[in-house]
Amino acid sequence: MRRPRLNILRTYEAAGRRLSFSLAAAELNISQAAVSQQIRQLEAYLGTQLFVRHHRRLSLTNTGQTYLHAVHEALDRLDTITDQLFPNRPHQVVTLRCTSSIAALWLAPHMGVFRKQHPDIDLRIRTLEHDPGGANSSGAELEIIILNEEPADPHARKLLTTTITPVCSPRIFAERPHPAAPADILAFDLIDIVGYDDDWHRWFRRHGLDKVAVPRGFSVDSSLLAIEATQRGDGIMLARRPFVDRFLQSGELVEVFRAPFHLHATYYLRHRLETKSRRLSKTVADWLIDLAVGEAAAENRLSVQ
Amino acid sequence: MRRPRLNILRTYEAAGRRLSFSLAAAELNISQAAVSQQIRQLEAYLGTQLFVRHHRRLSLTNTGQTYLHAVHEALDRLDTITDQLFPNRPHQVVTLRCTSSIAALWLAPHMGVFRKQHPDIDLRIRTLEHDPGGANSSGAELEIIILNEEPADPHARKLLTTTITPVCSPRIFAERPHPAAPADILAFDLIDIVGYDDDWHRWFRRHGLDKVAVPRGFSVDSSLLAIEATQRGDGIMLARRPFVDRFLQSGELVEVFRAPFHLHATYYLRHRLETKSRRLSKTVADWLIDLAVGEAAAENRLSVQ
DNA sequence: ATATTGCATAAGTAAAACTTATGTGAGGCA
DNA sequence: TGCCTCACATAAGTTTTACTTATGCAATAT
Repeated sequence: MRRPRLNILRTYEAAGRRLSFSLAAAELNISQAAVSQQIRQLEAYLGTQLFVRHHRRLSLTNTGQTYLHAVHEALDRLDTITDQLFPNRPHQVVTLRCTSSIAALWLAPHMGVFRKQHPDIDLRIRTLEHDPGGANSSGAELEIIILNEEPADPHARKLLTTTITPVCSPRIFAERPHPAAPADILAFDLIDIVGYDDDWHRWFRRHGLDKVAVPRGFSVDSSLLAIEATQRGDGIMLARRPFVDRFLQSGELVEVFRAPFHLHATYYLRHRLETKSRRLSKTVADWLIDLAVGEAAAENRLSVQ
Repeated sequence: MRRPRLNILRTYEAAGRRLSFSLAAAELNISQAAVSQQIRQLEAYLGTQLFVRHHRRLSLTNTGQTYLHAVHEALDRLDTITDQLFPNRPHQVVTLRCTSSIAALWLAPHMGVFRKQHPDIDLRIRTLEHDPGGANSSGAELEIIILNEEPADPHARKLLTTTITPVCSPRIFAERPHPAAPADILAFDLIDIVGYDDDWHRWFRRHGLDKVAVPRGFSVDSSLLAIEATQRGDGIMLARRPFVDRFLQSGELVEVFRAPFHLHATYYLRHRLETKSRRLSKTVADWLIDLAVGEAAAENRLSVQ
């Protein structure tokens, strides 16, 4: 005897529990249309309406109610036992390649949340420095790349836009005057991050200074070291917001200029095409996008207030 | 949290219960390879061996044993409740087109068995007379066609070979001598079945009689009517074994000649290509083939003894 | 009246499931 | 011992299912 396809029951359970196809879809990480279709299939298979479609609201029919309860019970039992018997089954691995500054400054503070929301996904972060093409990206299915222009890859999704701005320790101005114009900061030590050398050139060009030679202070090979040095008062670095926001908020660092003396760089998230299954990495990608969007919104609210 | 794909658990349950991938595959109407792959997936997902592969035999690991029990329970409960709540859900329909003689003489006696084995499949038999091409075959996914040569359609599977042989009521020879040679039956009334007119011509040609005009007795438009008339002693008909075997066994009809005075016609079963899903119709097709093969084997055993 | 929200539907794409063909190793049998 | 067979494993290719994107539609809130 044929039985309902079991996977459909999982969708039914979620839809019935939430009384919303959209919410169920969100919970299951699939589209609303997929839920709609599966429910339709199940109803056709059983020959009975399970949901009553109202104006803008769902409810269960009596039969639907009864069946939902049974299905919920059975799946719950199944899941419970599976978890009990196989408590530490191998996690699904998703590898994300990004620069160490994103990893340390932006991602790291949120990883706890991610692990809580997706305990079954083992998100591995691998840093890639200065290799946007990904020639040596060893098997990562996701990649955050920095671009000034529109991405060539149509599948790349915009993650966030950073503002590149000179920052320094406030103590630096205790004995020296605050620069009034871009050219004035040439009087200070400029901290250069290897691999981002171009940022300084771009920043000066943006402000009409073409022939500046950088580094003028000293150079380090990671954003973290640069921040550390800057906090010590060793000079001015070009930092990226929102990555350094918490230092600005705590007052450990200050922006030397306010807008419009800014450059921007946009970070894109893209799937590496060779990857075979995208379902898992899509979960991660969606989460990252949500995170970025949420932060940008928070930022906006702050600046509006 | 991701869960095992539920459909795989159904395979696991069957494999565990039968302790054989091959038997489970047969039960589920899928291939052994499919079962093997699914079990492999499940074991990889859970990170644990569920089965011990012996020489030529399976057994469950302790974990497998425990899990099997739980899965069995849960699925059983689910199925029970589904059946209770939706006792008469719409059946899956498979339509088979064949001549009315096959339907009435060969298929009909077995339909009870089929219904018992596949209570969820609603097998609809639609007769097609003299339309092997299927020009007007309205949406049937399976078709039994009669061919003298190899089928053009490579997907056609040989179902059974019929022996075309003259039969009559034994009473007919009470007052008249039994024909000794093919030509002798021209002295009798020959019953012609519209649509199978050619059978007589072929039969006579096969025995060196080219110019015989048939019908020489009378003609009816279905095998059933012909058999009825023949039983009454109205004449000699060309019948097809094994379709008329039961009349021969009961003595109601007898063969006029024994081999080698026989013609053969082969029946093929084929899928109509337009059909979209073949899973269901394949179940029916396999059942029909099994039936035919089984009958042929039984026939052989009889004739050998 | 217009925008918005939530489900339905269609068409196209991605992934999973399945099949066929073939491999492999152990056990039975001559 | 060597050969054959049985039952599972594996690979590659195909079919079926699942899902997504895009769009529609009706009802409600603004």
